[in-house]
Amino acid sequence: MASQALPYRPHNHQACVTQALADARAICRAQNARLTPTRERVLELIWQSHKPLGAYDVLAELTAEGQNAAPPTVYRALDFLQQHGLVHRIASLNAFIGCAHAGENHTGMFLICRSCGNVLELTAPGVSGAIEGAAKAEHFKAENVTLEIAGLCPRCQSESRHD
Amino acid sequence: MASQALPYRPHNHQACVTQALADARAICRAQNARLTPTRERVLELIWQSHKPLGAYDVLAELTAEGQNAAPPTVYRALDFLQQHGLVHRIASLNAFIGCAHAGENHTGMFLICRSCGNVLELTAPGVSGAIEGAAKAEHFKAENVTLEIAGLCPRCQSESRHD
DNA sequence: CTGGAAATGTTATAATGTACCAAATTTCCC
DNA sequence: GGGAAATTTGGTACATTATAACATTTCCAG
Ligand SMILES: [Zn+2]
Ligand SMILES: [Zn+2]
Ligand SMILES: [Zn+2]
Ligand SMILES: [Zn+2]
Repeated sequence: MASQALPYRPHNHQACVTQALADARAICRAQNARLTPTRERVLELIWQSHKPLGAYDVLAELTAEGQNAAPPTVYRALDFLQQHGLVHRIASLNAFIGCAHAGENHTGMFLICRSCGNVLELTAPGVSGAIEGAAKAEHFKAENVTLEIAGLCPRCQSESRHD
Repeated sequence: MASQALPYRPHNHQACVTQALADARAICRAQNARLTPTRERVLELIWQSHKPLGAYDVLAELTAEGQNAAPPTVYRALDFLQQHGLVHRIASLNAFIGCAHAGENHTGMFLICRSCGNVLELTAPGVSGAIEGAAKAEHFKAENVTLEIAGLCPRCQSESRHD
C-alpha cells in the first residue's frame, strides 16, 4: 500500500506547526500584512491538529490562557487568516483548518473523516479543471469553490475492518 | 449563445413547483414514506423560487399561515425531505433548495449566483468522476460530497457589463 | 379495538456569527 | 519627535442557526 498522507499516520506534528508558522510569517511579510500576536496564536491553535477547530474552541483556548478575548477577537483573527490564505473554513462543519498549501494559488479539496475527524487538504488539478469546465458550460463565472468530501480515511477504514 | 438554464431566465415557475410536488409524492409513495401536509407544505415553500431558503424563512411563512410551528417543526420536515432526496442543504449559505434531480442517484453540484441568489443544480459526471478518482488516490472512502460554487450567473454577468 | 411506532407540539437552550462603538496601537508624513 | 490617519483591539449586545428533551397526538398493523 502506498504511503498515507500526513494526517492519517503518526508523524512529528510539531514540525507541521513550526513550518506553518514560518510560512505564515514569510507570507505576511511579503504581503505587508501584520501577523500580530493574537493572529499568530490563533493560527497556531488552529494547527494544533489536523482536525478542524471551531471558532468557539479557539476562543476557549484563548480565554483559558488568560487572554482577553471575546467572539469578535477570534472571528477577526480568522478573517485575517482566511484573507491571506492561511486557514480555510470548512462550511459543512462550521470549523477552521490550517491551509496546507499556503502561498500556492489553489482550490482546496477537503477529505473529511467522519470517524477520526482528520482532514486532508488536496489540490487536484483534474478536479478543478472539471469543475471549471462544468461551470463554463453553463456560462457561469465561478469565483469561489467549496469542495468538501466526507467519508472514511484509510486508517479508519482498516480499523473498522478489524472490529 | 446557448439557451440558459431555467433559474437564469423567465419561465413558468409554477410548472417547476407542480412537477416537484408530483415527483415528491411519487417518490414517497414508492419508498413507503409519509409526505404529510407539513412536509409537503415545507417542500412547496422551498420551491417558491430557485433561491435557497433559510429554515427560519420557512418557519416565518408557516407561522404567518397560522400554522402552529416552531423551529423543530421546520428542521424535522427538512430532515425528512433531505433523507428522501427532495431537498439539498447548501452548507455555504445555511439554506435549503429543492432538488432538481429527485429520484435520480446523483451528486449535486450547485452554481450559486452571489448577485441574484439563484442556484442551479447540475449533475456533472466528469466532475464526480474526478472527485472520486482523487479520493481513491488517497485511499479515502468518499461517502458524501459538498460541492458549491459561488460566482456570477450568465444573466448577472451581462447586467453588470451594461451598467 | 389496541399496542407500538411514527409524527407532532412545546419549551428551553446550545452553537455559531455579527453590529456597533470606544479605546488603544501603529504608521506615516511633516 | 509631534500629530493626524489608519489599523487593530476591547467589549457589549444581539442576531441567526440548530438541537435537546419530553409530552402528546396520530397512524397503522394485527
Ligand atoms: Zn501534522
Ligand atoms: Zn479517520
Ligand atoms: Zn422554476
Ligand atoms: Zn444571478
